[in-house]
Amino acid sequence: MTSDRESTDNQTYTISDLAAEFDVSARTLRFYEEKRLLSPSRTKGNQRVYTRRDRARLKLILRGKRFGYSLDEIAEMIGMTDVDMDERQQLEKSLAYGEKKLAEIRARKEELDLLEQDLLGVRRKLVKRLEELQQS
Amino acid sequence: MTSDRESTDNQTYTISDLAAEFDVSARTLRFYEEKRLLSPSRTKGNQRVYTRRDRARLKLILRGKRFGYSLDEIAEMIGMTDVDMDERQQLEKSLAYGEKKLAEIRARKEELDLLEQDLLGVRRKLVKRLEELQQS
DNA sequence: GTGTAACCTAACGTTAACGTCAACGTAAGG
DNA sequence: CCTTACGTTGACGTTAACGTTAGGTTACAC
Repeated sequence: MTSDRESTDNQTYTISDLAAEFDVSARTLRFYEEKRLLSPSRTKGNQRVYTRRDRARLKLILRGKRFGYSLDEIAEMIGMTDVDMDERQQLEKSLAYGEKKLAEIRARKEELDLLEQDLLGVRRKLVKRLEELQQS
Repeated sequence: MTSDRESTDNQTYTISDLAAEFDVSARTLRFYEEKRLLSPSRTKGNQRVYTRRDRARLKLILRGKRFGYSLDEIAEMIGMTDVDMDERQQLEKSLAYGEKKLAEIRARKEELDLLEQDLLGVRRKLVKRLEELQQS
């Protein structure tokens, strides 16, 4: 398996474990930490230790990215934004942001269909042009 | 309406028409032209004239962007890539790229559902935390 | 204990996708 | 004809999201 410890389902990962699994660089993971998107704990020797929870969050971050969200947006969605407001405000802000994003996601589902239609249209034209070339 | 001419469905647009409609800057449209994603014709006085076709393409570009595709990727999808290969090769490359992207889009549809689930999970936790705060 | 592979921070470099001038040409109303 | 809004091409500036050294530390196999 990976570099685990006691197998009682408290699996942990090193930075390169996760980097390899999700095909990103270690630098990327450190960068996400700088931006407060992840906050792994550390070993006595100051090396990062990622839990299953960190891993799940990374998954979410990368998923968000694949849909064009900026890291700042993702930070707000998952409730990891500015520290200079009290927790209640913080939670409410994140909640509101999340609702907004959920609505966006539903809209995007429809847009994906449209994009698919667009591409199918492009394909038809390309195929047609190819057939014309065939005949000459 | 917009700055049209003969209403026989050969509608055209100025650069700021399109910029306003799609809420992008004129600079953005010029940039897309540099990158060969758009190629509007010109007036006698060298000003850009966008047709309905250009408008449709812009729509596609922006749609692609909203899903995290880079401009280079979009260029390949819609068949506007390098000029230094013959048309047949060009078409086939674009076609192949398009197929790939169509497959991706289908995968993304599934991913969107997962992202939605993720966010619903985040929401549950935020709500729970808020309720805990309420009680103290 | 000693190598060496993996880790750390700090800091500067890079690329995509525009923003922002500057300096000038053009379209249309009065 | 003149103004004023809109358009044009450079060319340099900016920001996000990392890449890439450099210079050192930690973990683990031997």
